[in-house]
Parts: sequence; structure tokens; C-alpha cells
Amino acid sequence: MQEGWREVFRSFNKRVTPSRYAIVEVFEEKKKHLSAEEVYECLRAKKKKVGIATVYRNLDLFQRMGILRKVHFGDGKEHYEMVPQTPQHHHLICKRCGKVIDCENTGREEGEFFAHLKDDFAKRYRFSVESYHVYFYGLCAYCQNKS
Amino acid sequence: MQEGWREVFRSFNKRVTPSRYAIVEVFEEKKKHLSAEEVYECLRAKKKKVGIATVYRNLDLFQRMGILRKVHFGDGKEHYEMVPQTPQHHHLICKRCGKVIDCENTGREEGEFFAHLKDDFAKRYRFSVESYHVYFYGLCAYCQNKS
DNA sequence: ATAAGTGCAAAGGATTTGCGATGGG
DNA sequence: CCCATCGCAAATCCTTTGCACTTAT
Repeated sequence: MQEGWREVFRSFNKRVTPSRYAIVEVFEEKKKHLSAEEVYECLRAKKKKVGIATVYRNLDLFQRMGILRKVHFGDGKEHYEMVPQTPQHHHLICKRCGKVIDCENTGREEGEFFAHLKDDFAKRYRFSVESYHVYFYGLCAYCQNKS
Repeated sequence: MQEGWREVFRSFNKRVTPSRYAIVEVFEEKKKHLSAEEVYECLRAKKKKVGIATVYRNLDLFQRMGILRKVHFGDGKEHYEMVPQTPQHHHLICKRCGKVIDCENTGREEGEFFAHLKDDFAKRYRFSVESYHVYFYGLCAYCQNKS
């Protein structure tokens, strides 16, 4: 794990424990969205002894700290992914097989578009937008050829 | 319930039962996203005797039929809303109190923007987009003044 | 030293499932 | 009539919690 995390934890008055260390490391290595169970499995595979409850507690903590964000794919489990996953990306979810494809932002247009919406919502609803997620549903390449 | 639904059910070879009738009716009346439990409560309030399992089974069925779509607000429950809720709208979710505000589409720009992405994804990932959801996270008017 | 963090097992809450009973087509 | 659908209760799955033990600071 990069040393930087130690600082991040300190700034939130959170202790730097082996469990936390290990969990962040998993996300850094996998570079993808993971469910609590998946994180737990990765830890076991690395011989790290961390209880599943600790995984849940820390995923929630990291989310509140802004290190992770929740993503929902409709499979009944919460998934988490690292937040500064630069650049901002979206998710394509196959309605048939459930596969999730991470897709990159398509460019400047997007930033402008959402910046505009953000202002609009502040005016219309007095709601201050901090972040957004976009989910696209449809059929993946494979499933298009068999339904 | 509008008579039209009878046709819709027929076209899917699904029977028109009092339970289904009643569930669709609830969504037509409430005109908002509802969890299974909320649908169940609405039915009880209307003296309709429908088991909770039937509610779950039909919400899932309606989703597969394209009548309802799932929306996720991060509260651990699945919510459903009617699909052709014209016009397309998005959700503003307060990170602090969990309130969900339905917000209308902001206009033509949006259609163009997403149409462009749709083409792009078809080319890049051979993924055919059928629909999309956008979730905005931040603070609602009330919560901005107390965190 | 001491409060935060952890592991385990039990509790909780949402959703699904098995199965005999019911009723729509 | 017969099979899809239903109601009920039990089962399952994911997540949270209580509590005694451990450990980072």
C-alpha cells in the first residue's frame, strides 16, 4: 500500500491497522469494483486473517471517508470501488447475464453537461450535488446473439 | 387500472389476476418509486389481501416485462418505479438524510448527450444500450444547513 | 493506559423458495 | 379441468450488532 494512506487515515483520526491496510491494498491491486464477500475472499487468498464483519465495517468507513464509493448493479449486493478512479467512468450492465463493463468518460462534453445540471439542481431544488453515477442497461456483445 | 394492462399481460402470456391488477394500480396512483414493503402496505391500506411473496414475485415479473424498473437509493432495499414515467427523470439522493428527490430531465441537450454515448458504447464495447439511470449525490436544502 | 478496532457468533432485515391450495383461461 | 399463480411459513442471503479480547497510539 502506498504510504499516503497513512496520512489519510490520520487526518480522519482513524488508526492504521493491518486490516485497513490490507483492504485498501486489495482495491489498489484489483482496480475494480468488489463486493464485501469478494474483498474477504481476496484477503483469504493472501493469507490475511480479517473477519468478514471487519470488512463490512471498513468498507462503510472508507465510503464515509470518501476513499470508496458504493455502486449498485442490481444483484442484491453492495459493490465498492476506489473513488479517484481517474478518469470518472460509468457502468454498462447487461440485463441478461449481469456482466458489468467499466467504460471511460467520453470527454469534455460530459463535464460541461453535468456542470450545467449541477447548477440547475442547485437553483431548482436547492440541492448541492457532490457526485453522480450513471448506469447504462442493455445487452452485452455476447448476449445480443442469443436472446 | 386502465384496461390497457390486460393487453400487456396477455401479450406476455401472463394471467390477469387481482393481485397484479392491484399492484399496478398502486404504482399508477402513487406515481413514485416504491419498495416491496411499501407496495404491500399500500395494498393493505386498500384492504387488498395480497401476500408479500406475491408482491415480490410480481415486482420482479413486471420488471422483466418492462413495466417497472429498479432504482437503488443505497438504503438496502430495492425500489421500483413505472417505466414510461414521462419524461425521463433522475434522482437526487441526500447523503445525510437519505431523502430522494425526483428531478425532471433538463431538456433536449440531455437527449443528444446520451444518444451520442449510446453510439459510442455500441462501437467501443459492442454493447447495446436500452436505458440509463443517473443518480446525483449531495446534500438536500435542509441538510446543507446543519452538517 | 485506554479507547478504537477486531473476531466470532448471533441477530436482523430483505428477498426467495417450497408446497399445498386456489382460480383464471 | 389444469397449470399458472397465490398465501404462508420456512429458508436463504447479505449485512449489522453485541460483547469480550486485542492493539495502535
